[in-house]
Amino acid sequence: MTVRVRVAPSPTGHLHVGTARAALFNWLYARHHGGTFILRIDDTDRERSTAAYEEDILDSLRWLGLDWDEGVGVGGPHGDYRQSSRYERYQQAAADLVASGAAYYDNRSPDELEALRRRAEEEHLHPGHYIRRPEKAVAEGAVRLSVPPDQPVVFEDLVRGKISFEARDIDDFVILRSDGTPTYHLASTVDDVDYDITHVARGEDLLPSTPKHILITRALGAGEPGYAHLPLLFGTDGKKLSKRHGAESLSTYRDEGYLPDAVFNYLSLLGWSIDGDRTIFTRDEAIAAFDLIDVSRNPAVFDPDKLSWMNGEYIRATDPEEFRAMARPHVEAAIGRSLDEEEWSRFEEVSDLVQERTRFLPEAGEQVVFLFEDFEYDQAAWDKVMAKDGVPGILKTAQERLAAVDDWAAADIEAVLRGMLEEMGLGAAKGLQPLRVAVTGTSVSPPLFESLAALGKEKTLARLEQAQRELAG
RNA sequence: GGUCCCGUCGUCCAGUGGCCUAGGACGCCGGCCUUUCAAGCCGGAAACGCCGGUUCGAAUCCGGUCGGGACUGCCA
Repeated sequence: MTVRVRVAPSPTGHLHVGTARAALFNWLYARHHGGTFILRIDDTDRERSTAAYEEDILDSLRWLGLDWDEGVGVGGPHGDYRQSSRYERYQQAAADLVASGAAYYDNRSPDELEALRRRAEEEHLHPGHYIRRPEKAVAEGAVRLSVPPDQPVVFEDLVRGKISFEARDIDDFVILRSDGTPTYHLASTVDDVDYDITHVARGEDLLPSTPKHILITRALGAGEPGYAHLPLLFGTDGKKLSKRHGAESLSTYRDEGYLPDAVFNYLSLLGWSIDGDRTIFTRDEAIAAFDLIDVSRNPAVFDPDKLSWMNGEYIRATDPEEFRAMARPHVEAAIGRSLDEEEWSRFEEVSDLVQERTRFLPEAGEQVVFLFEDFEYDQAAWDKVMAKDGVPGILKTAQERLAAVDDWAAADIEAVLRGMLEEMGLGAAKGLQPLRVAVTGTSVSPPLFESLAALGKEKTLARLEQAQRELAG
């Protein structure tokens, strides 16, 4: 039997990192087994579903490199893979279940239902305990599945092992609403059956729903898939991952210049590991090693710091030419306009040094603004460095010496400046920081000599001049 | 309240009865390098929730306890 797995996001928001991680694990499982990875869109919530969100989800999945073999956008033998186009199928399935006696119509009011729940609760029973088929049959209303009494629903979860629910703790849940629309349980299960899904790997939040899905599957006369309930993702405060953690949607990471390979690598480590000591590895290595059985059972905290570190690792490992191409839009964004050819060559001079210092792409832009734009001095840097004795002399001497440099290259600049330091009896830290602040506006920048070389002689001298005026004034 | 799940450094993982005076990674601290910041290198602090039991021997097996989480809807 060939593996068929799926991810089924609802287009009611951006692709959540939790969903992305689930998609990633399904994808790895499919690729490892040479199986089929399917993308289904669970858009039964017509109110909140939008085409824009659906597009964002597809984009995010593609960006992460999770290509799907069947589903929305690529087609396949099962229609358009949107639940919104399968209402008739769900209604038919519900009708079949009623006909076979596995389900029944129920027109009890919310108040009646509520009373039953209260009674169960008072008796310390599961709230759904008394939600059962009424004595008197009706032919309208919602459709509920009739849970077979007295036999526990037992299944073997790939990550958690044997899991068992007593029938008395499962209520006769609604599968088709009185307006004829299917509930999640019905739609999702019918699709999994119809699409021949072999393994359902999804968030642990759906573990309590699984016996319901198994019951529907059996009532439909189908065989159950394997289940794997993945540990949930939390924020650094231990709360459920949300916007507040700055990590909610995958598109955020794309927009902020993270590399898909890094995000892929990081996500794969949330609830899984390739072995005891490798942290950085390729997709192919992950595919070769992945198995749902190895997924961890405990919830994972999403750590933005570790992702940043990993992104830096990937950026440093990027081919320099490729890095320049990736950095360009961010450099241009930092200065708010596009670069001409001459300016671009300035960036190219220091790009290797910038690459080493970049954890995520926008930082690449921030580091080189001084090459292209006039700037305001960073006040803290100015106060700390420029207020010291001797600074005017350093600036003046440096300006004079540099003015005499003919071959404006980093090595020559360094030679001249080092000569100056020696003559003035200054240490490198003390003598060079004022120049850095004068020329870049901040106390943190790429290495000084290379920065001056890339900036150009004329601009360097002008900035030294300006800093002196600033000090004098 | 009920059902189910989970419990190794702050965090993510390794560990499936002896190889564990518990390993790797992020983060943190210190040092080296050094023109700043990074990177790199070296070193350090840091965990088996607790109590019993099984066993010659337990992070690993069992029981209990405590703690956390998910679900509990004609949402998904």
